[in-house]
Amino acid sequence: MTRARLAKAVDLTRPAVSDLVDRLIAARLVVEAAPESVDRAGRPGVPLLPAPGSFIGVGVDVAVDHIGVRALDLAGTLVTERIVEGDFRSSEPLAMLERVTSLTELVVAQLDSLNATVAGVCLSVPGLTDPQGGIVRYAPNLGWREFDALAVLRRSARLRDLTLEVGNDANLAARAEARHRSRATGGSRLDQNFLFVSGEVGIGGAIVLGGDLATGLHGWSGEIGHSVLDPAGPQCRCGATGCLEQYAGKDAILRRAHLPANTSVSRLLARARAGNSQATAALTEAAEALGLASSSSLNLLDLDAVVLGGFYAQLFDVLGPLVADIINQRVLAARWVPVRVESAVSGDYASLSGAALRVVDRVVAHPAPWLAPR
Amino acid sequence: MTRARLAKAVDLTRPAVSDLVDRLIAARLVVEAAPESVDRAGRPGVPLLPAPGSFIGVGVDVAVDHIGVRALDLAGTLVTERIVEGDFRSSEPLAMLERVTSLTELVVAQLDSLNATVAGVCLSVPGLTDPQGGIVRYAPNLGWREFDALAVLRRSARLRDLTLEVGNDANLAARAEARHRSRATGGSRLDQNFLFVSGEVGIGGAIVLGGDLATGLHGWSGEIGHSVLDPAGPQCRCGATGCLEQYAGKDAILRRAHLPANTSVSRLLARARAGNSQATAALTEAAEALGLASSSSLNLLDLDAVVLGGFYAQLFDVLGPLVADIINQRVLAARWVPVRVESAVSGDYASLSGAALRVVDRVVAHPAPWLAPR
DNA sequence: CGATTTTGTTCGTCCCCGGAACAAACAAAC
DNA sequence: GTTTGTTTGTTCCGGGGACGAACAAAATCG
Repeated sequence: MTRARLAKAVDLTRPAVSDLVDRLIAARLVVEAAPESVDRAGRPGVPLLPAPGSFIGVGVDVAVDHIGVRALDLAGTLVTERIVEGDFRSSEPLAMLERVTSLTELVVAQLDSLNATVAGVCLSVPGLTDPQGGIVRYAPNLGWREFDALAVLRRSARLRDLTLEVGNDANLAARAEARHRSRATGGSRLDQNFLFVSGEVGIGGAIVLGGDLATGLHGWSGEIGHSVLDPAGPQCRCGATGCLEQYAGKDAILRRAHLPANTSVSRLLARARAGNSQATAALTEAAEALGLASSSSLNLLDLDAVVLGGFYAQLFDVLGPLVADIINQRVLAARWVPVRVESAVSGDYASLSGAALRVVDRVVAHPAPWLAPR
Repeated sequence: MTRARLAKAVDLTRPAVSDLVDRLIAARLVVEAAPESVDRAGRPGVPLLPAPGSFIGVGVDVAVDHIGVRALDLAGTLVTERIVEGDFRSSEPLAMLERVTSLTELVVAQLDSLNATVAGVCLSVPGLTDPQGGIVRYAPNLGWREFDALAVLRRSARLRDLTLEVGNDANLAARAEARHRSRATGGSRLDQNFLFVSGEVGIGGAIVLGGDLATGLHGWSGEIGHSVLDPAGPQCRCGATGCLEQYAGKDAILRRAHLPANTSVSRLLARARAGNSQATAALTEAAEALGLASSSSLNLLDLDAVVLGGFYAQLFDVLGPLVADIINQRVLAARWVPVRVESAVSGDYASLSGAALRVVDRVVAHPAPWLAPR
């Protein structure tokens, strides 16, 4: 992207963007790259890039099977990360957060030594969070309730003065997914529109509209895992009955496949591929449940794509076509605009990347605090 | 609202708003009202009001049981209307639209004679529409498919040059509802957030977020009527099975109450109040279905209110509490922020008002075309 | 090498808003 | 009735940001 092309894209004059770009360069948010050779007449433009390694978003992930810290720069490239695998079901929130806090301190110290500016820290939690206050309302798989997570981070002198934030893991993963997709297709962030459904221990979800997350009124949107499929169905941890999670959650699938609760997804997939009837039945039922819940959701939201993330991405070859069939039969608008069902492309620990990107995106959206005061 | 209060509300200085208000007054969009007596020290401000009778939004409604035209000014007050009741199920689209076109011409002629500026015309249709092109994709209850509705309006020399638009009836009714609610509570339009569910022949829906309609990618959002409740349930007109509409649509309720299909809602209500077991059972089942579908929707959307419109408003005393119970049991976030279930307050022919308000709202949101060029 | 094309910058101008000061219109106090 | 304090709306000046025109720079094409 050059100044001239930027001017056309945002509908400003070249002098106007030149002025703005100069300020961004002065603030070290943007750098000029080496001129690219074009075989077109006219003076070649100077490519502009988000400055590598200058401003850093730090994502922190607290999940059932790992904790981790990841640092991404404005370009979204990895600077450092620390990930510790483990089993954190029903963990003690305080101990777990203290551990992740020290990991974060290490990363931030390293970034300081690299002369990078940490723009903020975002904590990803698998549950309902209160983004302003930093409180985790309810994280069923961790067994947390009404816990002030950011207060723990704020005990660290190194982290206290940074901008801290909490967010839902599925929402953050969807953010990473949206970025990866606009990169992959070369298209604009603005035409990313999809329902993100992520298979974890529970089922997370998020709504991406125009490249942005539709967070709802309190930031709790996307809880597709508790769509009702059958009010007479099995009891869910949420208190209700027959939720999608009870048909397509990891525990539910393994139970229906008559496999132990700690079986890996790849083993489940291998069983199904080998023709094990219980495994295939479990996956088929999960796909049907996913298809039904997604159909209702899409009728409500009017989106034209569903992205399956988490462990659904591993199972995509099996689940995807079944889900797509059901959706395109049941979604009213699919006759005019077919619904695409696709696998997530955002790699491992998507919510961790998403948390870091949350910070980066805020800098990009509101660079004013980082600019010279004029 | 005075200039000074406006300045505080939008965070500008008084001189800035004074300048803008002057332009709006010059364009006849705003008028100064008589000074109100206040028992507070200081110079009293000059109340500013949307100019009455100057700019008019014209709403046109094409429904199963009536056609109509309604003209509202910037303040939302009625200027004129023409409504014709009738049975238009499986109507001939061309004939029906020609009839409504001549009604519209009458209204527009009258507005011209009143020296009012018609800011545009919006046509409300019970179905999926293509707002840009003016095409009605699918209106099941009217029996329309792929019909270019605006083309018919454009045949009229009087209407041709106006800004014409088509919209979904439930979405437009939700717009009217949002306006009525912010008026009723005296609050800002911006804190209107609710899921609107309207009982008609089918079931319409819409999502209001921050006072604005969340239209989705193509303007087809809100189709809660085709949420799945039971994939093994009865066949729906939409092609799928077990949709909400088959449990809580008007036809479905009457069928389950063992009443003829043309029975009025008030008669159904009377039966239920009189203790007729079939009628109460039908309404109970409808309420449960509504509650389940709404629960899934709210889990997905993170809203804290459901507004029941259409004939559900008449049945609210019966349906409301049942729906509220189910929702507050099943919606995850309801433990922190209880979900309110309320009856619509926007009176008869809400979609007709909504269509007119759609035009008015566009003028308010983008007044530039109506201002003097400087 | 000159003509053409595209890019980025410089300069003058205009629009919009902020800040300060001022006049106007009220209530309350004396 | 007059004074004082308060709030409103206006006038005037200044500055930031964007536009338009012109110009310099760096490439390709003939």
